[in-house]
Amino acid sequence: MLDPVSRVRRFNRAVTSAVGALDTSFLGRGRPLGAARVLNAIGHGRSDIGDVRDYLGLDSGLMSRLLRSLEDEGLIETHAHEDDARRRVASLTRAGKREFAAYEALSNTQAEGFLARNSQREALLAAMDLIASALTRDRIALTEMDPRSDGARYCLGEYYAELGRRFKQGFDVSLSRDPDAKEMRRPRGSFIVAMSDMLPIGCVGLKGTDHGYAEIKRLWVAPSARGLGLGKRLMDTAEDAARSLDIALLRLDTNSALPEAGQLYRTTGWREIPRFNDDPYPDLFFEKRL
Amino acid sequence: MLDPVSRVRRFNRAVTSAVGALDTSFLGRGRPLGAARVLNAIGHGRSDIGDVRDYLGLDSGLMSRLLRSLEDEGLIETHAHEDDARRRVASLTRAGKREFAAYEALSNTQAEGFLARNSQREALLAAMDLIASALTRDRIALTEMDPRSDGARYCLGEYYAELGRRFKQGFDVSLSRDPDAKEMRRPRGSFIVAMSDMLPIGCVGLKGTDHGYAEIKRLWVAPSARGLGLGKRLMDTAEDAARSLDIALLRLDTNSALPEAGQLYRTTGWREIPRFNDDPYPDLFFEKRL
DNA sequence: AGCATTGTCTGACTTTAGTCAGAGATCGTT
DNA sequence: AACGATCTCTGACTAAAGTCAGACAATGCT
Repeated sequence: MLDPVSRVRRFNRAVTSAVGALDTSFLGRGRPLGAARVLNAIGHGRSDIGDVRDYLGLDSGLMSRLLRSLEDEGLIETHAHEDDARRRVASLTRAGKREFAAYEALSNTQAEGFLARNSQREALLAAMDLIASALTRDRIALTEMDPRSDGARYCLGEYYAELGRRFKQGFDVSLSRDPDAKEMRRPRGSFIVAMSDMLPIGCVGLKGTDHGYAEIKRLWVAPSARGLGLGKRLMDTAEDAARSLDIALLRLDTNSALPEAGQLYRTTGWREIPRFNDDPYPDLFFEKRL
Repeated sequence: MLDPVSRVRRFNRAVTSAVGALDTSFLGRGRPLGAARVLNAIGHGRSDIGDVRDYLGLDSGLMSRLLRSLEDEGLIETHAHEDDARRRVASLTRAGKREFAAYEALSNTQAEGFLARNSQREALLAAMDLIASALTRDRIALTEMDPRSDGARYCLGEYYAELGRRFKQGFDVSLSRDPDAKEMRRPRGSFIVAMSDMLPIGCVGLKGTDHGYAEIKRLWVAPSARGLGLGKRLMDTAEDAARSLDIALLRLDTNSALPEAGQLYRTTGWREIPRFNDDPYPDLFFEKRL
């Protein structure tokens, strides 16, 4: 009754019925679930229908019929893909957008209701993030992004907030040499964000310099995503980016107040070197030749 | 992207696909999902078929056919209910038990796999308990039970263990005047257990005395179920039980090391009174007239 | 004893979901 | 230009799920 497996299974039962309830509320809009799912996938930006098919795991015949039924309802339109006329892309009509918004409202209301019914809001959200990250760990996508994009800015904000908590003396971004976003964009450098189902959960920056090396900066993994090996994946991806930019030498600085980071560097081919900058926060310096 | 509602929805998406994966693995046993669900419900002890029907939300016609198909497979047998021959009860045959065990093994393997894949085992389990309790909060059933039943004994065990942790000097049941189970059974008193999907998550005892009042004892709520107002529901139910037993005056003792409890009593019509027993543990005493 | 109610079952459907083969158009490659 | 590969679509299915009316037996209540 109390062993770990039973607890996981109790959780499964609880969420199964919650998920079922949302499906039922979707059914309330008078359309079979299959068609509703396709409409929502398109609404969420999956316009390429092959993409939708893969995402929902549908047979091509079934998919085609669902598209037809949505078209007959006047909710979507399909066009040939501009680069490849075999492929089709779908888009919502005005009525389709209204209908999609109605589904969104249902989902939002359900989520808000859940939050409103429960008092331990923050604890619940943290628990949900943790579980969602664990469940989607093998679907985490690392993508290069502009450091000024929403996803990147969110990660950086969380990163700075965490530094502030971890360092005894606090952390003030302006004191640190905040690398210009330009230096973390191709062709100078790169910025990589880990997205778990549209939520950014980690990042790393590769910052170009004029000193014959590039720097790894801003490695961060969301608390809810730790223990999944994401730090290593981010670093590997950053190194790949460096290689693709013909960068042969990497350096980074870190602080001994972040022991997990130091541990990661030491076990992945970095070697400690003497201080190479005068930034006040770091007290550990590493280098790696690619 | 980061607002609470989006986080809840991300969680929903993550668990939806996980739940779908379990369904698919169930399908692997060559039986439609509907029939598999009925078999599992019976295996889990829902023998009364009306009960199964309500639990799974099935139409009675559909239910009947699913039972027939399981009977044809030789997995279940049905009999008339012994008190009411209109109702039917189902039980697993030997082959049915084997098949049920196979489904159990699938579920267990899936749960174990999830735990094994992730390092933050305890954090995940705590998160799952929290979410499961929050999701099932309006399906928490408060039922009167014998204080010697499994569910009641489990709650009492957890209750004593928690007292031991909370009290500086520890807690030894034998030192406390442990009320005889008889005094917490009708017609003397009552014992109420809160069950969330077969897991006992709270209890309260109403103990009859010969002094013109009854006592509230052993109020306990599982850590994962706190913040749901369950303490109040348990107390309300105990008061209802008292009224149904024509008890007009209630007393209880508690300890100031349990501030949530004192807070609950004060805000629900209880008033503090002088010590009325010589039990060594309590240092706060309350009374309520019904 | 009579009558409404309850619980289950059967028959006769409809709707959804999913499968499979093949047609027709388009694309990339040679 | 020819060929095989790719993508979507249609037709022709099957299987699963769900709905509804009514039959039938047992029960509770007057």
